[in-house]
Amino acid sequence: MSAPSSEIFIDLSTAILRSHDSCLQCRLVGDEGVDLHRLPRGPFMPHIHRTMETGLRQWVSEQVGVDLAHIEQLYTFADQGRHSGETDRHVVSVGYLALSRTHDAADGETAANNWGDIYDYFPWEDWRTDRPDMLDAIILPALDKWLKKNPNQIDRVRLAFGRDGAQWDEEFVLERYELLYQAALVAEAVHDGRVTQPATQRPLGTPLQLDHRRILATALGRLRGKLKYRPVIFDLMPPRFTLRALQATTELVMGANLHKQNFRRLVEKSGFLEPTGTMERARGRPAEIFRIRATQAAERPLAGLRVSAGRARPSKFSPK
Amino acid sequence: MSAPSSEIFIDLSTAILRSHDSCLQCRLVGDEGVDLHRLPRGPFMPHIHRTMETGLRQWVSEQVGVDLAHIEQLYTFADQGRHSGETDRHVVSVGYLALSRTHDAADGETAANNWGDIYDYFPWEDWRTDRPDMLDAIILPALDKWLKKNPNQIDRVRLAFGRDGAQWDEEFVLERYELLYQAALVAEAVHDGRVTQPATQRPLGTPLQLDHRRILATALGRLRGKLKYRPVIFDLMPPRFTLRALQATTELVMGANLHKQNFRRLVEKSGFLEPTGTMERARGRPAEIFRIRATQAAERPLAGLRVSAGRARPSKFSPK
DNA sequence: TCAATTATGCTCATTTTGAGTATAAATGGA
DNA sequence: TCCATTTATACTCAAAATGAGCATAATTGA
Repeated sequence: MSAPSSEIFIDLSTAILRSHDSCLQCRLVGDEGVDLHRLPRGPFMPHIHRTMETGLRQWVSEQVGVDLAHIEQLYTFADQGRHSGETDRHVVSVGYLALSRTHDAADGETAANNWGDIYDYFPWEDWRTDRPDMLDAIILPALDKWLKKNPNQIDRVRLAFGRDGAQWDEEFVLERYELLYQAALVAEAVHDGRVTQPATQRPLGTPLQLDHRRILATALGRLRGKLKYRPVIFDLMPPRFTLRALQATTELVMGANLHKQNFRRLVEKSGFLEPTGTMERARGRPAEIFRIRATQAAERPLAGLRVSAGRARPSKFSPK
Repeated sequence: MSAPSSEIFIDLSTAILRSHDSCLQCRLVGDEGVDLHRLPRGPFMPHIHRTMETGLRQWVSEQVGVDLAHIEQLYTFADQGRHSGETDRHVVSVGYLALSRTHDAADGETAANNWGDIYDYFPWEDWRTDRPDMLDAIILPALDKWLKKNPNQIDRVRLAFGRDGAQWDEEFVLERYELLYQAALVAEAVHDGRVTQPATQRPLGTPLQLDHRRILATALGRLRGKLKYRPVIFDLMPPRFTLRALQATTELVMGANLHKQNFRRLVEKSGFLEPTGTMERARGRPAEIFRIRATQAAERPLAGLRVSAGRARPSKFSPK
């Protein structure tokens, strides 16, 4: 208990998500002279910041000026080598997830300093139209090749990517990203000096600075899981919205399509919403506009929506 | 981004749980000359420890010598004032949950340095025999008194303690502990100098050093939640066990009793277990002994047990 | 006016869940 | 030996939840 402890810096990074323009968006910052984007971040300064959340709020408001509806600590990463360039200092990175209802342009927004579609970073996670082609065309074959050199990893691949009878679990976003990182299929593996060459012609998805894509993966996985047992989805919604809009946002987060009538039944039963009496008129039949009922009145105040994408669809790869 | 950052120490503390002697036990360490126990802990030393988990494993093996079946990061706490005595240094505390199958005495075990019953620290969390009397006799009246001075906290109390029609949610262990801390009903509030006197004659539960009871509360809450969707319960079990033993362990963790026949149905359906063919003979009819099936074979490899304590029981306090 | 579009209402078979009852297989004392 | 006691296991049954779909309503735009 007496070994010398070198100076440690704590870095607070926040994945701020919102639902906008039919996309699940993440707020990104572009630094001058750096091609990769990053999350809003800054050091934790203990004599200035009473808690880490205080610090995080300061950096977010200084760098991107976005209102946050929900904040949640995700994970503390401390492994060296994932903070490329910073070899002399010991950086511990605390990742946060924040949800925002903001829909108008915020302080720091410019062309390079803006919101990005989260599925640009994780294209294999978006199953809304269908099982992404890249899974069978690129990812699984490349992982198979990698497994030849790392046969002990087969179970991880099986569980993360739903192979050999295992189901695709939409919550395993981080597990999938970490496998792709280790197999050198994402650009960060090269940045961090794990390998000199990516394992495929074209690395998968858009990379971010440092370990920020890992934090973003953690954020998406956590949000997908939390949706099912806590009413966080409403922190992505404006004050009033139609059921269709709520469903679209849920589908964005889950990366999967839901059955419309059953979703309506689920939400109505939950008691979270109350009708406003007004209607939204668009293409077809007008839709009722709802608002969130005051928590006091809700029966099961903290249940989630238990959304489900329906019975398991067989993968082309699985042996039926 | 240029303000000076003072030296920060990262403390790794681990709540190691096991199921033993019909108790959910936590491994505790007694320091000489200190009356309060603590969790195994030590500083994170970045040039020695490649990751925080490496460091944690070192401290655990040095201080208590217990085999760990599962390790999981819980939360990183950085608020000042919860690390009493350490006012000059900035200590950030990273809490971990570990599960152990160890049943024989480990290295460091002495009379004062041993396993403790987790419900000694959270007596209000154990609903196995019944709703704990102390809730209606002590806790809720004391919180009511505290609410008079802090009326804006009423919703937190309502949700955490299941009042006014809200249900008791067994996962909110941390939320309840934090409320009791803020209301000065636990001894740590006095230690940390928040108040000079506890708000009740006798502070609730057994206190621990520093913020270790908070970490323990986080651990219990997380474990209770995780049980429902990941098969972590098996990491508390020996290699072979009866369904009754599995149920008893689950009940220990959940702090609630389960319906025996339905629990059996649930476990059988899950496909996690396979019979060994041998029987355990004790009081009544012999029970079949099971073992955990290799993950490969399990159908839903990562589902949990979705245990439920049955339909909501009304509290004496709730207005029906 | 009609095709297209979207929202909403409703049905129906299955599955899951909560709560029992019934039966089986052991022990230990009278 | 017999029987009360104990524990495990099997099975039933109603209620609720779930997955899937059909049917109808209320719009817009051509």
